Formats: sequence, C-alpha cells, structure tokens
Amino acid sequence: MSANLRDIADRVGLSVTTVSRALNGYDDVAEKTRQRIIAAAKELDYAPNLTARRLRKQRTDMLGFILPTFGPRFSDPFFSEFIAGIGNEAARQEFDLVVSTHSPESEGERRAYLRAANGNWVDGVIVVRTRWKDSRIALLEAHGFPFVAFGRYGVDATAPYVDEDSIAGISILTQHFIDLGHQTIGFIAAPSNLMFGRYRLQGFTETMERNGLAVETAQIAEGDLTETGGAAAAARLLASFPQLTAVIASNDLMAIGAMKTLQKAGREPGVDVAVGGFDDVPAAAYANVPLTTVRQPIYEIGRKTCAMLIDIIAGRPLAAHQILLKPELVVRASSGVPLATSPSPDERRSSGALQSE
Amino acid sequence: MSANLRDIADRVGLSVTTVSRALNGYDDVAEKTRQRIIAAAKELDYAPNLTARRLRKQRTDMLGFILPTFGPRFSDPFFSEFIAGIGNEAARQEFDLVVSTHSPESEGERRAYLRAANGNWVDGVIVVRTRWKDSRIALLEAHGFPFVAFGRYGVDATAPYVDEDSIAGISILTQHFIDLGHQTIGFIAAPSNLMFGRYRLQGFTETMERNGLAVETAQIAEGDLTETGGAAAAARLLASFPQLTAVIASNDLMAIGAMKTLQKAGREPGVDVAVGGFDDVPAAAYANVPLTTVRQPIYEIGRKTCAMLIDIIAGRPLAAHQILLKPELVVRASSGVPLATSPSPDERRSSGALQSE
DNA sequence: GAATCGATCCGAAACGTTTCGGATTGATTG
DNA sequence: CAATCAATCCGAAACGTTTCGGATCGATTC
Repeated sequence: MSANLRDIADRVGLSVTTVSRALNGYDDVAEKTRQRIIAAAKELDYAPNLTARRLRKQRTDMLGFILPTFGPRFSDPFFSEFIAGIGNEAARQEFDLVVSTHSPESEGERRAYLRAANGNWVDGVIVVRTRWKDSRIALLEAHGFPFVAFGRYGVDATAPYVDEDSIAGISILTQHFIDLGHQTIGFIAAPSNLMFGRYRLQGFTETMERNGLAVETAQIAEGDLTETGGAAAAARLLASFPQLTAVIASNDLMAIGAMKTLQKAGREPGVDVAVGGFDDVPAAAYANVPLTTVRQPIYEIGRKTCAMLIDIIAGRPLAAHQILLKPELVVRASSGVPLATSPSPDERRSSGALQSE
Repeated sequence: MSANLRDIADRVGLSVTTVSRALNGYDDVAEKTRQRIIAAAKELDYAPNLTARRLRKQRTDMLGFILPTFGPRFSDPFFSEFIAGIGNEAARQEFDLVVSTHSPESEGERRAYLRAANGNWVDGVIVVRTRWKDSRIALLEAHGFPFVAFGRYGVDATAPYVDEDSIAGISILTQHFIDLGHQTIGFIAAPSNLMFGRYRLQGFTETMERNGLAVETAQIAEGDLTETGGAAAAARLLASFPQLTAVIASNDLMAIGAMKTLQKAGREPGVDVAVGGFDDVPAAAYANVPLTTVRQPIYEIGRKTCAMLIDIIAGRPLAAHQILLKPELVVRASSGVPLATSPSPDERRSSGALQSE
C-alpha cells in the first residue's frame, strides 16, 4: 500500500538505516543526501508505519480515556469540552487518544482498566469522576500504571490529579446566598460515593458554619444528578425543611429539576426562593428561570490533565502533582433579590404561557 | 514488563508457535496441552502485545473519529451520545476508537485526514456533519480509504452513509404547524454548506408547497447554529416577514435564541407564535418555554455508522450502503394551541398520512 | 512390512522500524 | 608516511506476533 523505508532506500541507492536516520534528523548523515532522501520520501508519499515504530520503541504514544456512562444513552454536556481539552493537548504532543465507554463499576469497566494496566494498549490513562475508594485507581496503582485523575482521591500528597475546587465553588455560591440574606438553605447533595459530591457538601456545611448557621440533616437531601432526581430531592426537602428560602444543588441538572418542583409547590424560583447549581451547563442559561451556578474551567482541566499524564509517561519531573482550579460564580435570575426588600409583584414572570407537556 | 508468548513457551516447554496457536483456538494442538498453555498464560498474566499483532496482521483494528469543533471551547450535546454509540459498537467488535478534534476546513483537519488515508494510523474513519463538496470525503475517496459518513454527500448510490431523514423530520414539524392553522411560517436555516442545512430547508419548502403555501425569500433567514445566531436571525425575520405566526429553526439552539428575540418583541412563544426546533437537546426540554422539536436517534446512528464501517473494513458485503433513520416529532409547549382560523381538519389529516410512509 | 494418514508440534520468515556497533572513506596530524 | 580523526554510511539484531511449510511419530491400511 504505502511506501516503506526500504522503498526510499532502493530509490536513492542507500541503506534503510541511513534513510531512517536521515528522516529522524540524526547528524551522521550528509546534508545533501538528507535532502535527496527527503525528496524521495515526499515523492513516494512516505508515511512512517506507526505500528512498527511503536513495536520497536516499546511505547504506543497513545492515551486511554474510559468514559463512565449511565446506560447506553447518555448525554453529558461536559464531556465534549473535556475531550477537546485532552485531545488538543495530546495532539500537540503527538499522542493519540483512545476513547471507550463503560458504565461505572461494571465488569466491562474493570476489564478495560485491566487491559490498560496489564498490557500494552496505551501508555497511560485518564480517570474522570473519581469515586470513594475508587476501584479503577486501586487497580492502576497496584500495577504501577501511569494515570492522572480529574478529581481527587486518597490522601497521598503525590497522587496526581487535576480538579476544580468544589469546596471553594460551593462556598462562593453559599456565601452569595447568605449575603442576600438567606439563613435557611436547603442542600441537594450528590451521591456520596462520588468524591466531588463529598467536597460540595463539605463546602456547603463549612460555609454555613463559618457564618454561624447550624446545618441539620433535615436540610440535606441526596439526588442522583439527574433532573428527575433533583425534583424528587426538592420535594423531600420541602417536606423536611419547609422553612427554606434558598436551595443549592450539587449540579445544574438537579437544580433545574428542583426549580420545577418548587414552581409546582407555588414557590417561584428567583422570587420566593433562590436556587443555585454547579457546572454551568448550557441548559442552565436557557432554563425557565436562568440559573445561578458555578462554572468550572472544563477545557482547561482537560488540557492540564493530559499534559500532566504525558509528563508522567515521559518520566519528566512534574511541576505540580496536584492542581486545583478555581471555579467562578455565575449569577443569574434564580438568585432573586436581597431578602431584606420583599419582591415587588411586577418582578414575577408572566408564566401564563407555561404548560406542562 | 508483561509476559510474552516466549515466556509461556519456556514455562510449558513448547514452542512459541504452538502457544500462539493454542491461544488462538487452532485445532492442531492437543486439547490437554492447550489447557496447560492456558493455565500458564493465566498464571503469568499474559496479555497479547497488540502492537506486535497489528504489525504482523497488517491492520490496526482501530477506527478514527475526527470531531469538528468550532474554536477551542465548544460544547456539543450530541457528541457524547454519538460517541457512546460508535464506541460501544466498536468495543463489541474488538475495535479501538481513536478520537481527535479539529476545526472544520482547517489545515490541521486536512493533515489529520491525510494521515489516516495515507498511512496506517487507523483502518477506517467516521466522518460527521458532511459538507457541500466535502474536502474530507474527496480526500478519502481519492485514496480509496474506508470511511462511513454520518450525513449524506454526493449522488453515488453506493457511497456509504448513515443519516437522519432531515427532510422527513422538518416535514413532520412543518405539517404539525400547518395543521395547527399556521400559514405564514418563518424558517431559520443552517449554513448552506452543511448538507443537513440544505435538507432541512428543502423539507420546509417542499412541505409548504405541498400544502399550497408559497415560500418567499423574505421568510427565510440563515443562522450559524448558535443561540445568538438564532436570536439574530429571528430579528431579521421579524423585520422582513412580520406577518409570521410560527418559526421553525434548523436546530434547537437557534430555536431557543429565536424564542428570546420573539419574547423581547412582545410575541410570547407558545401563545402568540409557535416555535419549533430540531435535535431535542436537553436544553430544549428545560427552555423557558419548553420547545417542540424533532428528535433524531443519535445513539443508533452512531452504532450503525460504526457497524457499517467495520463491515467495509472487513470486506463483508453491506446489507445497505445508505441508511436513513426516521426522526420523531416531540411536541411541547412552544407549539401553542390551534389557531382560530384553522382550515378544514380532514384535508390536513390526509396530507399528514402521506408523511407517514 | 511398507506405505499412508491423522494428530501434534515446530523452525523460520515476515511485518517496518530503530539502534548498536562497527566499516569505509578521505583528510589531517605529527 | 603512518597514525589519527571526522564524516558518512551500513549490517544485523531486536521488538512480539502470526503463519507457511514442513517434521515427527504412532496408528492404520493394503
């Protein structure tokens, strides 16, 4: 099919060795023969056989990314931007990115990580959405296989990760609501087996307590990160903690679900109750009441995660083993107005057009 | 690092050949020695070296997917579901999926396709969001390199693609609005260099004309597929075609943008004006006024595209070279209610029945 | 009893590259 | 003029697998 080193060698009457060394920029080949070789290579449309090169060099120059999916159909607005981040950085350093999808804690996922750690599928993997006592990471560490996680795990100070600072993010949001005069804030937590779920809950309770506000279990409900899960959690919250004047959800989808529940219960988001989320997914801006949220620099996280992984593979010393990126508060209509001043009637949205499907 | 065929061979006192043939299920190895070999392999944690295998077999068992991105940061809700579709099908057939990102018509994109077509990067590629006179496809065809497109292109009846039937999708939506009594419908088109943009426009005009409704250029505006692009297009439409009672956009994001413009202009979507989109992104359901739209089976498209590509690579005869999947109408609040000046219902019903074939 | 046969096994080549350790020059040095 | 040196080049091995064409051996057949 495509041209060889031998084809070029035959063409210019030199050895395969010299052709290889010429094309790879070694200085023990005369400049004019190098030019001849390069010309021949171009003429023959030569492209090096990556497989052969990988075999000889004993590295694949490939990175693995195993995306956790829930069910066959799933739609994660993050993922495309994250993969663009790692993909671009990988391409810049001449690495390929191999992607596969598996549902969390499934047998398929375990086999995929085993294949990576054990064999020579890729040179390193990127782990996302870290879990409490994460079996993927345990497996990789046991094999001493290169990886970097998006999300924290364990306590080792050299365990490589990139993460957004969930505690800081939720803290800014919580403080924002407290500054608006809210004291009774409900919190919709993420499943506690997800590390970021723990941090976000922690950020909430810490900030509340720092402001002298006690946090009781009645004001916390757990949701499964979906919109319907958020709606259900909000309903439980309304029952257990009816005095709430604000609700913070651990992600935007649950916040949007919560807003629907609140609306149905006659508490208009942005007017009667403040609502905040986390992520800044596109839907947050388009929501019925545009959602106040915390934006994380997901593209940048992808880029940095990938760069760190390649450094580890190459054996380069790391500038930092652990990177924590600051998220940013995005204030929208769902924040409402300061509690001190009661909302004016015309502030209410004309929701006559709204109908349930 | 990890065990070889030779390691196993040494362990059981047989040749590398026999070990290889035993593990690959050849029948010229005695069953009890095969068991011995398998036991040794398990004991040594043997995993075949994929690179060596690929080199020898002269195929990579890898598929390439070059994702067109606009700018470094982009967020495409489709992409994650589509990649899950191709990823799962690829995994089922023991193929790896290599993903990279490039902006459309860029030099980087051209080089990426050239690398695929020319070299031995992957065995075949998946092309998405086909363009008019698509340079990627021209390049692949010139090299005779295996590919399957998501989206139509060219006229050849054997050119392999999988696509959603945009014409049928927009047609159902347009007919839906016509059946509600709308006669003056504005259309926000996608850039005409995108094939699906052309089909969606065609579906609109055909359906209008089939219903005896003329289409003039004043009622069509082009947008860049973003929310702000949709908002701007809607503004132009309001100026050039103020009599509109409904607006159809070529995708959901533009429809959502259009709704904001209409709202600001005092025409409440779902009440004063009907609005429809295409795609059924998550934000469509969460929108201020939930958006009527057309859902395409994106996961299924991914799966089928991948399956077809692997068939081509394997040289298997294709059941079908061209697959067109029917999209599905999703009616939400933005449809509004039937107009008072609705024409006779039985005539509408008959033309609706024509759609279903 | 020689030829044939089926069941098992194996040596060696091949895939295309990189790289180690020289080999071959012609010029320079003392 | 012999020895040294720098500049170029090359042969062969190696990476780990698959596969072609046998080889071996005991059993079966004529």
